[in-house]
Amino acid sequence: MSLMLLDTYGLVYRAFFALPGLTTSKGVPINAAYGFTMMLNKLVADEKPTHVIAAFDKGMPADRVALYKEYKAQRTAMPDELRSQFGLVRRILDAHRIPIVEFEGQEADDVIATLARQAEEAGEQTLVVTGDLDLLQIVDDRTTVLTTRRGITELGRYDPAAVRERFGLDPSQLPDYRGLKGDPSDNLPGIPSIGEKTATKLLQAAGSLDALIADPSLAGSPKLQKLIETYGEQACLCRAVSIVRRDLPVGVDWEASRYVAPADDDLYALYSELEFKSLVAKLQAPAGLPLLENQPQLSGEYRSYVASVDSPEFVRLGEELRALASGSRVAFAAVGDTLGASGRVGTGLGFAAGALVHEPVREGLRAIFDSGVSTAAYDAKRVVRLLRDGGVPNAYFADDAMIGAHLLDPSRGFADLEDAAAVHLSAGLPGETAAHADATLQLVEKIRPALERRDQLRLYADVEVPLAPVLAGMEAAGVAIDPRELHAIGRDVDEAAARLQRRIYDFAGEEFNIGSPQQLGRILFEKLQIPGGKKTKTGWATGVEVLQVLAREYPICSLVLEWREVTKLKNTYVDVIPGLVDVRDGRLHTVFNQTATATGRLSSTNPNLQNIPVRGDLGRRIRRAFVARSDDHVLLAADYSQIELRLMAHLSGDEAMRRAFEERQDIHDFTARQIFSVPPGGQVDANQRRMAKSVNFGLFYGMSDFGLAQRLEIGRAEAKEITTAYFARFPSVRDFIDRTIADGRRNGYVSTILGRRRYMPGLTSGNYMLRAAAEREATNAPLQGSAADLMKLAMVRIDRALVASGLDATLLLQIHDELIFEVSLAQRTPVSKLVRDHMEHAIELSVPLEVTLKSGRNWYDVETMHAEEEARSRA
DNA sequence: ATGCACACGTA
DNA sequence: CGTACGTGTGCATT
Repeated sequence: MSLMLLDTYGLVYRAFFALPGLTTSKGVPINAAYGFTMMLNKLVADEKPTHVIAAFDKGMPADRVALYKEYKAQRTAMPDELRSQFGLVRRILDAHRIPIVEFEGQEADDVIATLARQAEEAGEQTLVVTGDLDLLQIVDDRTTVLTTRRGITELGRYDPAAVRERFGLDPSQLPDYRGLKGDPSDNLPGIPSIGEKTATKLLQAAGSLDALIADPSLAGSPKLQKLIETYGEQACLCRAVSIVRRDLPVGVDWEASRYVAPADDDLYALYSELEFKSLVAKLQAPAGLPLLENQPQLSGEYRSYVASVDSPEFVRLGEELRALASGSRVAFAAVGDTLGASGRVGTGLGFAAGALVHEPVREGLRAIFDSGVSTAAYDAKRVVRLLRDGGVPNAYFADDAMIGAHLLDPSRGFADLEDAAAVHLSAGLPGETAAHADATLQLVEKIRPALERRDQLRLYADVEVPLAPVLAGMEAAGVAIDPRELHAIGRDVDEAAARLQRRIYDFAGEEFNIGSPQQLGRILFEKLQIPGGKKTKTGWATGVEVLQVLAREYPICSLVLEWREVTKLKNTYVDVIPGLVDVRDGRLHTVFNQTATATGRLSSTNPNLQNIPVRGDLGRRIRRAFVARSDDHVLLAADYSQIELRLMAHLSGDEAMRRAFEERQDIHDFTARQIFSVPPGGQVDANQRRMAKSVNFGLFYGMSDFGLAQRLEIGRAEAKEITTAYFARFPSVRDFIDRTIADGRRNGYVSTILGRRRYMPGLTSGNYMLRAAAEREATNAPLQGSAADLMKLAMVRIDRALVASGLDATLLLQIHDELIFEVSLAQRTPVSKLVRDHMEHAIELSVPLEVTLKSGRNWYDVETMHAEEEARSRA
């Protein structure tokens, strides 16, 4: 026989935290029970045990508490939503006819260890499935332990060799190991300052805790020896608590634990009651009972083709793909480097993206897109890139389930399909990529009507989904990097860092880690006794605002600030970018994430090209390394000027602000005139303009008087005067902010010009801090989000127009309100005009939109040199 | 190894 | 006690 023993509590606990807070339609929490059922199904399918037993804890572990009364004393109480699910788990085990074994006053570990020993003595193989590592001590030739890892389906498998590899110790040494190092989760102290590393070293040297106590000199250093002499007894106690009992007087009727896969009828009622929809869908409905309505059926026929099969197979794959083109809708999904395609529920194909080297496969795929059939994907950008790389340039998608899911709730990330399936289909996913494509179709069927009900179909179908292939093109294009420039900056930066470091050590009178806020705080405010230190939760505050004030009087502070600037530059950009440049084309290919932000903006990673320095002279030099592809090309930057304020003027309808933009006035200057009552013909001084600018910015961040006062370093009363004057001059702006927050509270969400929503539950919170934060977010989201709407729409149109025009111009980057293109020098003017037109007229507002165009042979020149180009393109 | 706090770059 | 991000470090933890 092969026996499987489940540490039920640990597995359920794990499932609870791994899955989102799923409930039935009546609100009964089921996530842990559902996750446990998924684990159980996978375990019996993969491991095919002949016998299965579920062990439970029962009562307090009397023996351990007697040994050590603080045992698990630190544990926080189990959440009610979890506690309530153990009853469900028992019913599920019951339905599977898996016996439950528990023993009053013992933990499941001891029950499992005892049963494993009994099986072992009978010469049987045992597999233990548990949520923690304590049971690894019973691993031997006949007993293997599986432990949960990330998520609910990944497991680590430990046989004696795996234990030795992971810990450098035999399984039998593990209680000694835990006795030495302790375990905070069970409130076991172990020996202070002995952690994993030292515990391993000691046991490798001495063999056991007992040997170590008998002869502490085995420990090596005098310090360790002393620790063992002092705390040896405590370690022994911890070890005693850690050793599992293998001699409990439990007996099982082995025959009753024989596992027979339950009949569908036995599971149907329970799974239906618990609304395990994806699992119910796999069951044969008992006679006389209808299937639940509208249930997804991830249960069709799937075929996988792997890259190693011979070419007749690819011909067949190509034919099958071609057949999909005659359906009504085809979905694609990518998992790792495999692609799945599914025509309708029940027919799915999976194949390695490498299969695209075979012409029949490419032809089959092209036929799908040529046929005009409606196509869907989960993460269309990724699929488009895979297909284009594989010689299928005509890929397009009418639907992207990832984008749809994100639009329905932008506060969620939806990193992978599993996430979306869990939320929208209440279903887990089978392993095959083909089934993923199938799930994608079902997601689209759910998501489209939901978007339609919210009136977001245009935003989805005309902006977001068409944007995905544009982003795919931008990522694939990348931006050219001049490595020599990067090296030159690197040398300077290295030198500067070393020089600054030496001078800081001189001032400090010792060497320390400048990058550690803790150590830095101690040096500045304790050793050097610099006054004016402020405390944070964890120690001294060493942020810029603090150091900047002190820099005037204490040179070490300004040196630290310089050091930070320089090392940040070095670590984040100069040292990192060369490694990210693709050696095949010498270009840097960032990744744009379309479903990362709550407001509708894009984000960029690997590297983040949306935060390349521009303000500092040193930082801005990095931009010299971003160059146009050749001498006859330039980088062209097009940025919206004051887009958020223009949107504020439009959305609020404020007449004064609207007129200022209409008359093409400098908006900060104009604002200063209004709030400081500068007479016509009078001059606005630089300070007034600076203050007005802060007010304008603060406005769309939802800033308070207090915040403005702090920002401008003025009194609160004065700040209050300024905002009062501001809202007296721009009354509709006040109304707009108030209305936005009130609408948000009533509807539960705020929205943008194209109907993008952000859900704002915090607006009704009783907690002042939470509510105030939500109000600021609610104020900002329509402005930031509408700006994102405009830019995205412009990008889609520009991409189309450039293709249609045949101009030599490639969109490379988007930095929120700015686009960077690589254009041929000869066509700079027509491209500029095209770009400007589409950006300025993306959506007609009640105020004009203004776009500034600049160009240069590298990104630094674009930012520093000024554009005569502008006047030319306007003419 | 993974997660948190802090710091700091951008719009 | 202004919004939205991503990434680096140090440090304390699974």
